[in-house]
Amino acid sequence: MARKRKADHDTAIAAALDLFWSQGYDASTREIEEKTGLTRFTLQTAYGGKEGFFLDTLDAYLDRAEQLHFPDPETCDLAGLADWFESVAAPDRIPLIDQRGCLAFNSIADFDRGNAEINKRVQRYLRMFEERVRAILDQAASNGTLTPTLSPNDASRVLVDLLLGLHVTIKARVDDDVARQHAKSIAALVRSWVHT
Amino acid sequence: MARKRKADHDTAIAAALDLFWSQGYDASTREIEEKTGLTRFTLQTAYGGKEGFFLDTLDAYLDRAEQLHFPDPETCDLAGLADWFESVAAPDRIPLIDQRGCLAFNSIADFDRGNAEINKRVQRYLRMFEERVRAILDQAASNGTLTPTLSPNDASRVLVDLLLGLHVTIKARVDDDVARQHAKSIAALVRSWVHT
DNA sequence: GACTTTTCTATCCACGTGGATAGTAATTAT
DNA sequence: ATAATTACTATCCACGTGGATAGAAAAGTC
Repeated sequence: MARKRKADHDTAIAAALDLFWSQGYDASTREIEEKTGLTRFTLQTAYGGKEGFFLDTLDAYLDRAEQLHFPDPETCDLAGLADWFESVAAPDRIPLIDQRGCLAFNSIADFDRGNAEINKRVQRYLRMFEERVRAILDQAASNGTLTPTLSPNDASRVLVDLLLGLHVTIKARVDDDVARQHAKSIAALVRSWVHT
Repeated sequence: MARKRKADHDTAIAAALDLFWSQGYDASTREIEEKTGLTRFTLQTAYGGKEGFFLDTLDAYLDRAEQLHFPDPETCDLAGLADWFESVAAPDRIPLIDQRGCLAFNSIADFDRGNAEINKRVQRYLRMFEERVRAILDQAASNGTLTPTLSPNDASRVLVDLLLGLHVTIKARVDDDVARQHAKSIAALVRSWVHT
């Protein structure tokens, strides 16, 4: 038919992920051009503008979080969940998270709730995480390894808020240690739920 | 000496509080003129521009939070703290919080950590809250009313993250009930710490 | 090689932004 | 009253933004 795009979709999205991740939605279209190799023209014609392109990027991020980052109920029990929270602020991961936070979380801040497309993705993020956590808690409850002082319902909501809160702490941090301490305390909380 | 300002400092700050609260730092200088009665000229000469004015407004917000909103260790025990968390999302308060969140929290999102003046105020907010919570927990620990499964250190960090996380949940909400449920679950957690 | 289709390059645009400035009006000290 | 001081009005400005558009260039089809 016609000429091929200089940069293909996948590498463009990968580069954009990097860019939006560090700068949020405020990254300018000029900078998107530089970093992704796309042109503002292509941005317009192929993705329907900056916002459409951002949505695609956010989708890619969520896919990745689902596959790689979130705790997996298949392999993860209550103690594993505690470790997972600690790993969020682990020395090898914190430099990255430290600077950029979580793209989905940042999007909650960048957009108000008037944007339906963003909303869908924010909800997907929250739902995904809560489901994972709840599955782990339900297993622990039926195992008898969950202390009976707190219902899986309450516990899973608390853990969602704790993940979000940890992200805020990371974003608000001045001292690098703070986030790690908070993650440790969250882990300690989860471990206190392990019924012996 | 000279002419008086049409709008005085206090009412201007009060109006600005309202504006920044609902729109964040993105509120335009034009809108600040409308809502506060100040002129862009006065904004410049008397406050050093938009940012200086915003900082003054944020200070006023923090003062208010400290005096009126935060839980008071003098009158508040562990059970009271649980109630306080629930009250954050209470029916009479949630419509407000729902729409506007917390100005200090929003500022964490609006600015990066490169801004020292904002940082100072964000830190003040976090420190104020953590100190209040820690005082309550320390009292409970020495009372013997705090369950020994979690240290006051860990518990206070967890509660800071929970407050922040609750704010995110409120901001990200689609359904109005969600925030209330989360607040209730947090309250349930705190109550589970009450040693009987 | 001619035609078609799509992307690329290079501008151009309207808009909103925070801020600057010059001239005018109001208020107070003398 | 007059002078001094401050705030107000009304523009003006430079800048960055996302987006639009016209023409050139490249890659297919025939």
